[in-house]
Amino acid sequence: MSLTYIQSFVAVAEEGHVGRAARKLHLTQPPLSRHILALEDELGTRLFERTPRGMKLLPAGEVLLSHARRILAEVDMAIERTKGAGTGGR
Amino acid sequence: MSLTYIQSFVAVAEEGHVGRAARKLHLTQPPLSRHILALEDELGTRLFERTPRGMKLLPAGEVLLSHARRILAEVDMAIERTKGAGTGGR
DNA sequence: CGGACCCGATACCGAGACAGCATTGGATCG
DNA sequence: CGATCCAATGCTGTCTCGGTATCGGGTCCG
Repeated sequence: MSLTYIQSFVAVAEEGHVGRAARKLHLTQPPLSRHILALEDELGTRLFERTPRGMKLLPAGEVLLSHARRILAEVDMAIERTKGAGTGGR
Repeated sequence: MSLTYIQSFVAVAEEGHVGRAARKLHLTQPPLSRHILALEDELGTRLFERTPRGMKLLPAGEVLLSHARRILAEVDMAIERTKGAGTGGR
């Protein structure tokens, strides 16, 4: 599990499309596809349904999505607050 | 920023000692030391004070520690809940 | 029907990241 | 002043990871 994979997952979930999500993340399609597969492998569950039009979230994916957003928000906040405590807090 | 570095940071903060934290994480001292330096570099702030007896948290480190624990807990919960939604939810 | 097209998945390769070993440098203590 | 304990650094081998090229399947249109 890595923050990079979580970001990838959120992007694909939001776009419903690996290719578009890849462009958004300044990445190409293959590594992004592998991120999703790695997550699914690690969690032992399918997160998306593969359709001819793209990727559609499965229930397990919906569960992960809400957690993933919270995790990324927490990380951003941690960075900001710690930076603040270091420079401005002096 | 990576989850691995966050885990390293928490371990060092709790042990107050890079060497002991390394053993706890099944790692050696040098990479762990580099994790802390990388975090400090990325955040632009010192997180620990280096003393002859080990590492002592600075205020910015205290701030990060509380966030770090929450992040790791969130990740664990995300994994557990998603696994549950995939297998038990069927 | 059949070819063009769009999608994600896979094979392969090269660059970069990362852990471990060995060593350094600094500070304390006997 | 030598021994000891700490984190930091130089170096090397390995392994991860992203990019290019390609595949395989499904759909749509002529």
